[in-house]
Amino acid sequence: MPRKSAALPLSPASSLAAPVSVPSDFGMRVVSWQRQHGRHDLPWQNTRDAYRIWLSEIMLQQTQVVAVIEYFQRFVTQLPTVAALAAAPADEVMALWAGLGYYSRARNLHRCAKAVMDEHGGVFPTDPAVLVTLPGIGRSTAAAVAAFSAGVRSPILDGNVKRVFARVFGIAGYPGERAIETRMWQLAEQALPPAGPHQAEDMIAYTQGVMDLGATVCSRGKPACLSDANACPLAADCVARRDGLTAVLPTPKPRAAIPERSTVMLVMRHGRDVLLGLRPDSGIWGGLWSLPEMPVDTVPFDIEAAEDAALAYARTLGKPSRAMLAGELTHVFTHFRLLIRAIRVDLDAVTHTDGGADDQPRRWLSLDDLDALGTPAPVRRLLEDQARGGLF
DNA sequence: AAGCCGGGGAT
DNA sequence: ATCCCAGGCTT
Repeated sequence: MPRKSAALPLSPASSLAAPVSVPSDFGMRVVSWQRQHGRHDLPWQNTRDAYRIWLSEIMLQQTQVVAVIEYFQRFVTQLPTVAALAAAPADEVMALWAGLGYYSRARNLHRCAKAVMDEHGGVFPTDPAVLVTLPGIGRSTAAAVAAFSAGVRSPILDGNVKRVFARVFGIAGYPGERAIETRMWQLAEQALPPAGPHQAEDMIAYTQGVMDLGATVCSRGKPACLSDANACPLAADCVARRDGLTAVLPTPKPRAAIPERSTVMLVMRHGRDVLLGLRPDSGIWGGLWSLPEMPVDTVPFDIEAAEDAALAYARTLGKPSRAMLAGELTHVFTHFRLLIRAIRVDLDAVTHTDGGADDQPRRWLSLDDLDALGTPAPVRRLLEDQARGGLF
């Protein structure tokens, strides 16, 4: 499916302007779902050992569960406590991490273990505001460690949660963008299960559940709700499901700016005829008939120089009378943007009709017969412009 | 706000 | 090939 931001029914502005509300039972629905259908046997679950929980959270940053499991087992076997980790040489820590990627995580892990020993008596804090001051622990990881180790009521916001929220609440816009992320943190606060006597166990189930939901049901490619609405406890309230937007939400990361190239195309006119050249099969517009092109080496573009070069080229064909800039347009490819400038040259007489320098076939085509040959879309527009007699 | 880090799975 | 993954840190 092509991504066309222009076709996206929701603009970021519209979704921001119309804030959604979180159903009051959102959190408990996730809790119930997690207890029935969530994951319960991951190596870092079923423990309140903050060390193991923290280690798993760091390993799981930008890293999928399946990739982490082996590393986690090996790591806790070798270094079973935060004290052991703090006392270990850096080389041993890095060796245990080697292959997981994002190695600053391992360096921060080691620093964090030492800080827990030196500044917190070897005991992990349970307050997210304190946890977040430790190396390698950001807002989401702090909340996850606090929730899993102590049942603290504080929201996480990772890639899974962002995907679930973007769809359920119909939030358009790249979640990495600050305004979108800020909005999602607000929603994450409101989505928590209620405070109360069961808060701790509910927070453990909720935190695990909202991630499991994103990982197993509200997946990126084919969300389970498309084939079975009962698969998701939030399906009844899901904006993306209701409006058929699961394929376009969350909004993908914007593609990097693509480079711009420019070219000068020559519109050699002899009466109603225009000169076209067949493009090589390989490369852009392979096998299509296009206008002859000139390289442009002057920056900024020098119109007079280009017109002079166009006249010189025209003299290889016959007797030119005048040259003029006849159009400017931009054509967008997947990987670059092409600025096309067209220079028109009128020929009073044509003495040569073939013999291009590049050995490619050339021919004259009447502007009244444009359908006879396949031409690239921007060339077609230029030629239609010529047929109409317009300059631009 | 944008760039950087990284190996691996899914499509 | 491209996007994304239990994000956080630096500039």
